[in-house]
Amino acid sequence: MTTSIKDVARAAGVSPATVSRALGKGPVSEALRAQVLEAVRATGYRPNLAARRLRSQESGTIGLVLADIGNPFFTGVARAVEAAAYEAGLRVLLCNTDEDPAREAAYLALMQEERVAGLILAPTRITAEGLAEAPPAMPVVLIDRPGPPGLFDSVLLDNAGASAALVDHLVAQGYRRIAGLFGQTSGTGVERAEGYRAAMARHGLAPALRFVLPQAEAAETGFAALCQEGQPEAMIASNSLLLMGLLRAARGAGLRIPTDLALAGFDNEPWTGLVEPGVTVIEQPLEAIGRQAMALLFERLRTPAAPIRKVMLSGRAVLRGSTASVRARLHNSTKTPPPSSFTL
Amino acid sequence: MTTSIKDVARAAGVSPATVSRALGKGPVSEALRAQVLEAVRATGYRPNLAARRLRSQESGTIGLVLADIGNPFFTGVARAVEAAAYEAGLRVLLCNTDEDPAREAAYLALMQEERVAGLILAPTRITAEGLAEAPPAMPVVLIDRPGPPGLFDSVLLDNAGASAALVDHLVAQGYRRIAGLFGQTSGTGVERAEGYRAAMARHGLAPALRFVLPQAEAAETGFAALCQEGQPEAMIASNSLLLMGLLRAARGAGLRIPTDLALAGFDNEPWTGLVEPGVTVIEQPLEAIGRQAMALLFERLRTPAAPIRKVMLSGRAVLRGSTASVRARLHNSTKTPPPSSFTL
DNA sequence: TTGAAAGCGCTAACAG
DNA sequence: CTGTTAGCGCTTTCAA
Repeated sequence: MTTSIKDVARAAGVSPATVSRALGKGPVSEALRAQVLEAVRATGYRPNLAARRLRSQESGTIGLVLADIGNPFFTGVARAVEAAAYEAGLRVLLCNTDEDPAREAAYLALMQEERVAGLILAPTRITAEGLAEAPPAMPVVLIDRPGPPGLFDSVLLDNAGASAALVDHLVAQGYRRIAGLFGQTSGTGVERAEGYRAAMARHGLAPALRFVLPQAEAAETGFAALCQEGQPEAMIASNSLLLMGLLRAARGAGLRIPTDLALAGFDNEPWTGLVEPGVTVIEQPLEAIGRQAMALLFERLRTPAAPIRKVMLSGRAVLRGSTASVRARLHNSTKTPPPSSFTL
Repeated sequence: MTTSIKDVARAAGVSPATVSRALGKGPVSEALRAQVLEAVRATGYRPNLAARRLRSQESGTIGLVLADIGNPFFTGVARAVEAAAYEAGLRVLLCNTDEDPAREAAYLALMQEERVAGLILAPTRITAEGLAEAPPAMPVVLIDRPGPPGLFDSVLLDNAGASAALVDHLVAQGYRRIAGLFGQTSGTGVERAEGYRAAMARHGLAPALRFVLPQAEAAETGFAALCQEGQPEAMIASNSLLLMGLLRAARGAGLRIPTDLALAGFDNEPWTGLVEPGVTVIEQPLEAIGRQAMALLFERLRTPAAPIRKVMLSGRAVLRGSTASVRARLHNSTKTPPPSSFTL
């Protein structure tokens, strides 16, 4: 049997209510507070959160439902969310769906049962669609991935713009046959594909793209498929897992980067700068995404009827050797260009 | 106001107790169960977990307290733990301490307040020491990092053996001046350092080692320090963040791997195979560590008085170009040797 | 098999 | 400022 507030009250010679007040913010005389604190120490008392939540009808918790805890993008965002929540005196319930809509549904149900105050969610496409018909009971902020338009607050990257920036950069470097590989489980993959399509069209170039599962293995299959449809000079991947898969596949095929194939993608993970000749990527502002999501959630909790807000953040292009210019390729320069970056 | 079990009972024309039984495993007639399920659907009822836990005195939850959610080692273990917990019908409360003993203490307190059934913990050295005097109220399984001997179930890598294997391999490849960089916040760093020391002594070689914070930046400082004390031919890092820092620093210093400096470390992360010429590492069995930890926890919950168990798992050495033999270096071979591996 | 009643541990409302 | 009382939503006796 664990010690309860009654035990502490008895030990301190006060009522349970006084113990509660001494531990919380109620008005208590300094003398009694000291007695209570001493009794807490003596008994080793730890309040029972289940009881507290049941009585106060507040969970003091927000939910964070992510698609892939192995993806540094999401762990980075999770860090920021947790820091912001901590500063606000809230706990974070973190769940990992592994891109599985069934698990996603189970976790959304769990969040209701936990009575979390609000939810930050990176939904798969399937869940995102269902969100319109069966919205969760609590405020929701979508991150990274779009949902049904106008229904939920959201924090998104300017995905179309970012894809277009990559295409523009590749074209400026002299590439023409640019293929794209995009994740099929997320709305983000779709948006990035659209940006790619639009940019290719703007340059009068023919798009060549494929949607695959967002895994390195799937990327290797996609690589083969893209190669068959007309010898691309460059490839774009819509996330870092796919990017890694493309790099591996290119290596496996004996292609040299960027001499035989240029490469660009999303997320400035450490390895993209470590691998020779460095991989050009769009860096996403992880910290800002997490903070902004929390800010939107707080404001929604404060004023539930406020209009829906969609915040679009810009990425930063980090240019590296994997997209060195065609001229540099022709001169057979093996030197890595100095990395540079610009904000979209 | 959210709908409660009473609302469902009223809608179904039964008592709250019957609703509870219909949703749980109590004996209910099929007719009533159907009525209840229909009423649940109609009302959109979601049980309140706080109330359920308070009444049943079971949280149905285990705690997982990790040192660094950005470290793929921990996310890998977390995946396995979560999968095993899910199969057992338990939830996982995941917390990230960022190697901060203060946060660690706060989370341990939280776990008590949540009344989790048990705890899986990767403690910092400071917390590990304190564990002996103030043990948590629930069963604890330590992972990755040792605690006070004989007090807690634990799942550890054979750290000393793994370090020794790296030293042996380097010596066999012809290296003599082998330096080591170890994380200072974890007992694991200490054990790996001891294994390194012992192996160096066995080979009659002088050790040169430093303890630093387990961060890539700290590794770059440590690199400089190690270089000053006598031009190492090879370096070992006790985790992947340090390993990455060493690689960066070596590159920054214009050193070529392994021609000017051989490199080896822990954790077979994707980038270690992607970076030229490939980095030799000890791969840890993430899945097995997580599963084994859950198994120990379950058995402890079943038989609390059973003797303490310490499970040591072996790593797998993945040999890559970063530790190519001295002979190969002298012949100036730039070919990457075919990667190979062996179990310790 | 079902319902009524009690109570898990806590805090909020109300007296004093 | 402090104590008494009630009740959050649920499950679990105990009767029927």
